[in-house]
Amino acid sequence: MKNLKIKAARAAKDLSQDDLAKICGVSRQTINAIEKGDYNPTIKLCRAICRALDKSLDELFWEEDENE
Amino acid sequence: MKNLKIKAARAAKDLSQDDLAKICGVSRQTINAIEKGDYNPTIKLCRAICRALDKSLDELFWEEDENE
DNA sequence: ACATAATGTCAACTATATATTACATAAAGT
DNA sequence: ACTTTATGTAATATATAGTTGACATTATGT
Repeated sequence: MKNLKIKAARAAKDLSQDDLAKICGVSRQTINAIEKGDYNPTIKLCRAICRALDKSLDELFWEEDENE
Repeated sequence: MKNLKIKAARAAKDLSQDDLAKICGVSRQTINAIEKGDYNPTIKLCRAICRALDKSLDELFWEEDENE
């Protein structure tokens, strides 16, 4: 499922996918894939994204239903 | 760095590493390695651990300082 | 002392997160 | 219309998360 929470938080900081990628030290494609929702980042990268966007893990990465 | 928070939450539920591993659908060695602290699980596994232990991502997996 | 359960750890394997390069399209500015 | 920036999406390659099997050690129980 798409992660719109990241997209929104990124928009709130006026950062492009590429900006966020550079701050987190990963490639733009990785950020794109995470927002697109078809994968499963490591906790370390999740923390980096949270720090960059001033959000908590629960705010950006919790999901009530693990499937679909 | 060691993750004592998981160890404590697991103890509070009286679960062995093996019990937790089975609930989360991973191997005992994976749980052991995460508690030992020398690696970087995926967010999906983190959520599974949180559900099993009734804790939030922030409670079990946030870290103030990413290094050491 | 013995048995059993829980943990630590290693080696070899498989699955998948992430990188790199590249190209196509969409949005926004001029 | 043109240019630039942002995004979507492949293909191939590499690093590392997670598995499996095995053995040693440390509790805990009797």
